[in-house]
Amino acid sequence: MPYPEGGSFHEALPQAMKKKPTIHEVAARAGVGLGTVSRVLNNHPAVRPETRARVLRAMEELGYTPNPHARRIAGGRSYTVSVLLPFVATEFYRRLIEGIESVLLEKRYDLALFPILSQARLKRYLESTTLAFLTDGLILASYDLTELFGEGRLPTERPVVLVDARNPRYDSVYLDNRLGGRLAGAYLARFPGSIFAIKVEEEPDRAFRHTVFSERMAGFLEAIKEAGRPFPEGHLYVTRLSAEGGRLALRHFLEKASPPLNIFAGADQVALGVLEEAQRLGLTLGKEVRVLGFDGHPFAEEVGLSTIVQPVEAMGARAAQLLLERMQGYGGPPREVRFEPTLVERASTGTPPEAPYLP
Amino acid sequence: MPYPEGGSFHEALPQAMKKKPTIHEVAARAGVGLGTVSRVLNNHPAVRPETRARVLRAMEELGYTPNPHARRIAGGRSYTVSVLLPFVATEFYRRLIEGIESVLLEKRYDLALFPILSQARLKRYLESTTLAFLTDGLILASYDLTELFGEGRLPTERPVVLVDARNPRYDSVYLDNRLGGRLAGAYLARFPGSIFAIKVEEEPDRAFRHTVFSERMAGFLEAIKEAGRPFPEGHLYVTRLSAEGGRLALRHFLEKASPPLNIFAGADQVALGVLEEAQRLGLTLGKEVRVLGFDGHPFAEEVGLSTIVQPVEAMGARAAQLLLERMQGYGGPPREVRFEPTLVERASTGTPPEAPYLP
DNA sequence: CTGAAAGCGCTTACAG
DNA sequence: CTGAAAGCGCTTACAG
Repeated sequence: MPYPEGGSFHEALPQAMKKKPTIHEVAARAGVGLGTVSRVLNNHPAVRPETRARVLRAMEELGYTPNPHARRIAGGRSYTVSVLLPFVATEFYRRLIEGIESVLLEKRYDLALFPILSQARLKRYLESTTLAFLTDGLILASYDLTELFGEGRLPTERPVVLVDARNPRYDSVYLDNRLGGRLAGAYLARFPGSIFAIKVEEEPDRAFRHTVFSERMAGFLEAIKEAGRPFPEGHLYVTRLSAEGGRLALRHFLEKASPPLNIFAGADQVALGVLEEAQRLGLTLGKEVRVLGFDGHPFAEEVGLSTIVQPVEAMGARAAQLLLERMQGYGGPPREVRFEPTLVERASTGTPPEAPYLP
Repeated sequence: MPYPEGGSFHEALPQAMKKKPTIHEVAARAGVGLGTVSRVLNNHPAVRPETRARVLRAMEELGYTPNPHARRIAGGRSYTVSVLLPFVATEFYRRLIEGIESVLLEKRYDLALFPILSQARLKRYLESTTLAFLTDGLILASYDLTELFGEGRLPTERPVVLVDARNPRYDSVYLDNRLGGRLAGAYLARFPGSIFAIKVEEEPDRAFRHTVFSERMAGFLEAIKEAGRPFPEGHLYVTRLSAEGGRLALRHFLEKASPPLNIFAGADQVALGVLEEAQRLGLTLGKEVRVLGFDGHPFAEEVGLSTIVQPVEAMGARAAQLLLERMQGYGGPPREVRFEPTLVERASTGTPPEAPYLP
């Protein structure tokens, strides 16, 4: 008796043995045809509100939940989107995913994350057998991987959106990191004292490189130069993305110059290290040592870190929107959505002098 | 003309417009029935080698690749396995995934990773609509999440295997961390000098806690005690999983005692910090400062770090095997597979004295 | 607005 | 060993 029928027996079966209800059961219970159930499932307008309600109730009572595989097979849509992202568990990606998820869930789309552990894995992901490929659309975070493939196109016919990366062939959503760097430079240049900067290292692998840190630094140096402030080569410190890098940098800087020091850290996590080390050394923040971070990490507010905020959630949400539009058939040319960072001033820098500092 | 027919025109279409070949095309090209193609796809023995070869060739020529959604729908199997793992990108997980993948790929199974960003996400994962749930089996890494759900069972009927965690209801593969700690303790107790230990903090959230670090430390303290060596409370330092923790710990320890120091670090990453800081301070490794790590991180060999090695890849592979067996219908009681760590001696500890050290 | 039918790409007994 | 048919859970024109 592979398919137990009959209410009471069925009810008596342990949860684990119950067959998942299908559209058939729902139709029967609601007293409608299969097509109608499918229509309410797909928000088709041509369903009487009353009928819709009846079907919805039946689904509720049965605990019905649609089978994405069947939907994919029948209708070409699985209602799930893949997000390919680097295998690094930072707050940035957590926030990005939240942003993406917020709009996807609203449209009843599901998302599957695919951390890119290695190039080999990535290539497999993009083989058509793989689930990542068989979802309805792809969001690529941070890596512009197109150059890994022939013709500079990803081997998929489904819509693709890049976030935190750019490529002329695809829709992309990115932060103007250079502008962020400029904001940082212009701001710190208003204070008296020496100016320093900490740059975060980037991955050596070409295809996997994202250039955000270089862009931030480029903008920063531009602004410093425009402000007419000196920036000797030794005032740049390069480190991995870690608080420790910030600590070491501060000690290094203190050998080069005496307070006040104005430090731009290319990432909040690094800025945090500067902050901590300054406190340990008994240096007054916002006075002897001024630190400005980049990212708008949640902890920045807690510790009073001035920082260049990037609207990560908004970027994620926008990327999801672009993708949704493509999945709904939009066929226009690739769109580039540029986000602008903003400076948030807190105790770690204090307030700049009324009169701009002129060297 | 939604479905272009006719060889030459078809060939001329750009890659992107080609319809993916299906089992029908393969059957036609190989001159066999659909069933036969399906049989070779599923390694069914009842296919003449000659026929099989013909079908295989047709698939090759057509670039055919099976549609997992259809397979799932028709046969109840999608040939993909979900791995649920913490959202932390450490070498441990990288290696674990490699181990799992190695045996899965061999059986032509695919795997999809689901990083657990939050409890909310996890619950969604386990709702039946979600892809994670609809794969053929689940591997849960590090978290024993069963207590999140009623009756202590995950809300899935598919087989589940835990790795790096244990639960009596499911197959599990784990390392004997306590034994590892004991090995470390017994080993360091053979050296003269003070004994110190660095423990890695664990997540506060109950359901998401894994207790490996506590177990390591418990075993270590046991062995130290059995060896009759003193271990004052102040000799334990607790820190996050980072090299910096190791640096700070060493400085802290040096205030407590003079060299030689024998230090057990609960994780290689932390041990690395100790190592670096010792070098920075000009202390001779393996003599003034002896460091023993835990994990068998790839860099341990490079830097000459003695460590307790855990066979992560093997653990992953074993977990995949257990899961495969379940998916193939094995219905026996839950199995616990225990792995034993081993000590690898390198320069960071030097060689212990011939005669055991007796306090 | 709604039902019945055909079809998505595969698997699985069922006959030969 | 192999083909033809039924079926998996859904969607989508097609008629009404």
